[in-house]
Amino acid sequence: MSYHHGDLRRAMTAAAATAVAERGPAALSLRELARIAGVSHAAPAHHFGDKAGVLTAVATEGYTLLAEALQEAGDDLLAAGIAYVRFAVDHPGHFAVMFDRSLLHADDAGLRAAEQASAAALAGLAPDADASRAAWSVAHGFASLWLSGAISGPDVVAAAEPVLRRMAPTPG
Amino acid sequence: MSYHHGDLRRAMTAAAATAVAERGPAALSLRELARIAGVSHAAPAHHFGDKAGVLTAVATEGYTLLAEALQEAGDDLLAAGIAYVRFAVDHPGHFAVMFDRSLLHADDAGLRAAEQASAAALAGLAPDADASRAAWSVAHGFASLWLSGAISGPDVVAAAEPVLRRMAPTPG
DNA sequence: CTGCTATCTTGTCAATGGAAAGATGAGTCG
DNA sequence: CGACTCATCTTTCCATTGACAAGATAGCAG
Repeated sequence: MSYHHGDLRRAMTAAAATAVAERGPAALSLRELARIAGVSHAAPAHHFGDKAGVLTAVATEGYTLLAEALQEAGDDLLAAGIAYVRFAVDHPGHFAVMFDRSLLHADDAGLRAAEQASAAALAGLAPDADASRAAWSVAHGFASLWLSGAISGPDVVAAAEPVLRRMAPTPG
Repeated sequence: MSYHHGDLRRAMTAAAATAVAERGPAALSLRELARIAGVSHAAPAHHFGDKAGVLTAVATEGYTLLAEALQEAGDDLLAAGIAYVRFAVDHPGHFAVMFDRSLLHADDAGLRAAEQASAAALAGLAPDADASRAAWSVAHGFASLWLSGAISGPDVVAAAEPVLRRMAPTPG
């Protein structure tokens, strides 16, 4: 291990996402992340500024991943909803941080851009604003409740589909 | 101010809910709460054990308040949904903590009881399990997105109603 | 070879959560 | 009244943390 890590930024965001997924954002320790990455406790500050900076990077990555997932799902509202839920379950660390403004630098330029990218991916799927908000709300609510354990079952998608379908009644 | 505060437990949960609402659960400091209450920094430990204990008490109070709000809303699914959203907006500190298991003592007896009380208030409103989950998901999702700033507007209820109605199409 | 700059380290500080041990006072029972 | 008991609160202490300041290192351009 040389003096320079080489890819510290990426390693830190990955480790942070994992740690948040496992023990929540509150238990995240910058020093622990540094230990995992094998660098000194002050190294993260150079790349991220402070703790909120690390989580902002994670959230930004999350919004980008979400936008990609939504685009891959295509124009179908139900498919988009399932993609949304699947993203949340597959990336719980990112998801936990993305919608908690108190943890982030909410005015970060990169974050805002990534937010708008996924917002754009969401818009246009529904006929009007209310329908769009409704679809977003069901998917987001189901994902949140599933992650918190309030709703549980053997398979996420199987549980989510009938719920999402009720909001976006597509044939088939 | 005597040696005994007299109502420390209630004062602490109230102060904690306010602090969480203002700056998020991560920024909550037990010592700050103690200062606000005018007691030593170790006093809270006696009543709540640790930080998670304080937040567990807040969450328990939240579930109780939610159950009451839902019961007052009656049998109408739309009214219940609006009551749910209104609760979240009126008690953001409680709401922020209730569904984040990583902050709580999830196996606390009082918490579980309060959870089930509000779950019971939710059940029975919808014809089947999927409808119930769907209603819960929209209300929860909308409330979360509104609190995070992802959805905004001049009036919460006015914004929530058309969204909730799409899920629970009641006449009138 | 000589700077230049991003990257990382070491040293330090106040604040925090939590544990241990002791002080206080309210109520109970003789 | 007086002693006992117990919940409540304080004082003291420690390891950990986030953040800052100043210095060390290395890759890279000239």
